[in-house]
Amino acid sequence: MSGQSTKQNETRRYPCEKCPLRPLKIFRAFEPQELAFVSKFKRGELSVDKGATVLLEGTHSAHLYTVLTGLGFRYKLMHDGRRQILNYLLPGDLIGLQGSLMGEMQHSVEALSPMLLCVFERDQLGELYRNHHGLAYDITWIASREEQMLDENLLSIGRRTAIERAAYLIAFVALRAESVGLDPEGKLVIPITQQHIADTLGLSLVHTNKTIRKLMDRKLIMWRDGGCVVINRPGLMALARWEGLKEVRRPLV
Amino acid sequence: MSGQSTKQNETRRYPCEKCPLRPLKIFRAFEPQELAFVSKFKRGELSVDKGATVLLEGTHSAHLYTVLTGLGFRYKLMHDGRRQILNYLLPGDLIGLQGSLMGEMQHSVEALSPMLLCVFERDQLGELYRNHHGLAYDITWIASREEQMLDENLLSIGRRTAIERAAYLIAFVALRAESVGLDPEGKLVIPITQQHIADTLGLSLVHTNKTIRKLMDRKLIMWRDGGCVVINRPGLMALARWEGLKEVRRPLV
DNA sequence: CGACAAGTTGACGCACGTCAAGGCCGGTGG
DNA sequence: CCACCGGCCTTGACGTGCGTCAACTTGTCG
Repeated sequence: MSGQSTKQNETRRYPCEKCPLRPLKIFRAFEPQELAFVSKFKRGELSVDKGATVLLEGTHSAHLYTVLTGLGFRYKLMHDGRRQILNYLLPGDLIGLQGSLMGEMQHSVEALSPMLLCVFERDQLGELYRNHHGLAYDITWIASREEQMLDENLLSIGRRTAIERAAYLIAFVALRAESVGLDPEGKLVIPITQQHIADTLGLSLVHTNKTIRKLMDRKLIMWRDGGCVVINRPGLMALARWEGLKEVRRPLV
Repeated sequence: MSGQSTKQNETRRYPCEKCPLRPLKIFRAFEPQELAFVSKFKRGELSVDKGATVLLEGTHSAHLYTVLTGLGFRYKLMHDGRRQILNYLLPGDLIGLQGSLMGEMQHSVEALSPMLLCVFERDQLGELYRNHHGLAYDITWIASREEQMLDENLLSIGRRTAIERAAYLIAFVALRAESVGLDPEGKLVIPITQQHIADTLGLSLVHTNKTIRKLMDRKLIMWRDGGCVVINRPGLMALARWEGLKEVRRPLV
């Protein structure tokens, strides 16, 4: 499934006790016995290269993952090759829950940058629900948050103009990145091509390019090092008529 | 929140023991103690008129609901009035989980037909997670299924042409209706206006009308009694290049 | 009978798609 | 060292799918 471009690390760079994400104030703290269980639940770490396929539509996966570092995206393909990017994956996000619950994956996942993933065993989800209702609640919470983001994306593709969509998308990813501590100095390069943006917005590549150019002309963003740099996020949000995410403290598994 | 157009029924038309949905083979059976808990969890029934607002974006609701009968939809509005319909609600669907978990509703819900809803208290969700892990798992499962449907809808709006989108949408709703035993004789009238379809597909009303007309000319659907009747569902699915839902036995709460 | 909601249709314009060509840059190999 | 290549971005010309405007029809309800 992951092919030759992924590799399993035997050693753990980050044992759960030293999780680099949990200290962030946006994540809720763990009870000691939750930490103990998650630490047992975790089977290792998976490191994938930029461009690698993490999960493939139509397959079954024995694992689910939490993003530790790096960015990725979920997408679906039609038989004739049309691609729709559904959402982006950032540190703290859960990957593959749908597949774990319902069997076959209904979407694929690809890495936008090198990623480091926590690996969990889907077979142990049952025990999690049996013995750790707090974590079970958290997982539902995370699923619900994903649903909320999809609602926003649907509104955007359905009802915004091209330039509004582009502004929304970039602000959306940038805001999420900030909230998990990426971009501490406002210099984050979102490692994304214009083809990704086009496939997210439901636009053609050419029209996306001309739209992005308008955003650059307005000095809202820059394109650099093969990625996107946000210059004026409030400006993007105003252009998109987007209020931003209701970012409350959230769970992390 | 529901205004003058909804009313609470004191009597229960359907005690959980006589739930009209559970016998359907598509829903999994309950353990006796689960039935007992859900029966206690249920606070009553809410009957809403066609066109009534069940939940409103921006508000907090003390309840969540399961649809017993009737159809509805979830939607979001932009400040300037643009509306995007996110998904449709059919018998067996859960309403308001997002709001229950995360506080404020991020979307609204409206009835397309008279609906009868089971009312649950959000405060009791905690107890459900603490003492009934099977039901907790079910709720996550249901949330995950909603996510999967949103993925499909996103693909559709982003990457299908107008006529493909319309065909997909109608086949999608019809298929879901069949799976919960509506339309036993293939004569179901989906109680929807062309404005609803337009707001789901991200198209204008006029263009939606012309697109629907093409579907009628091809004898795939009919328009009757202020709603849509499917004549040839496989034909719709072929036109949309849509494979259909993976309909496995699923939970019902 | 008027009023209103919903569907229908034609004319016209624009936002976006498609086609085609070219530029920039880093990587690879002679 | 340069030659070549492939990935990505850019730009112009042109066509079309869909939006907008406006008018009319039909059915329903009081």
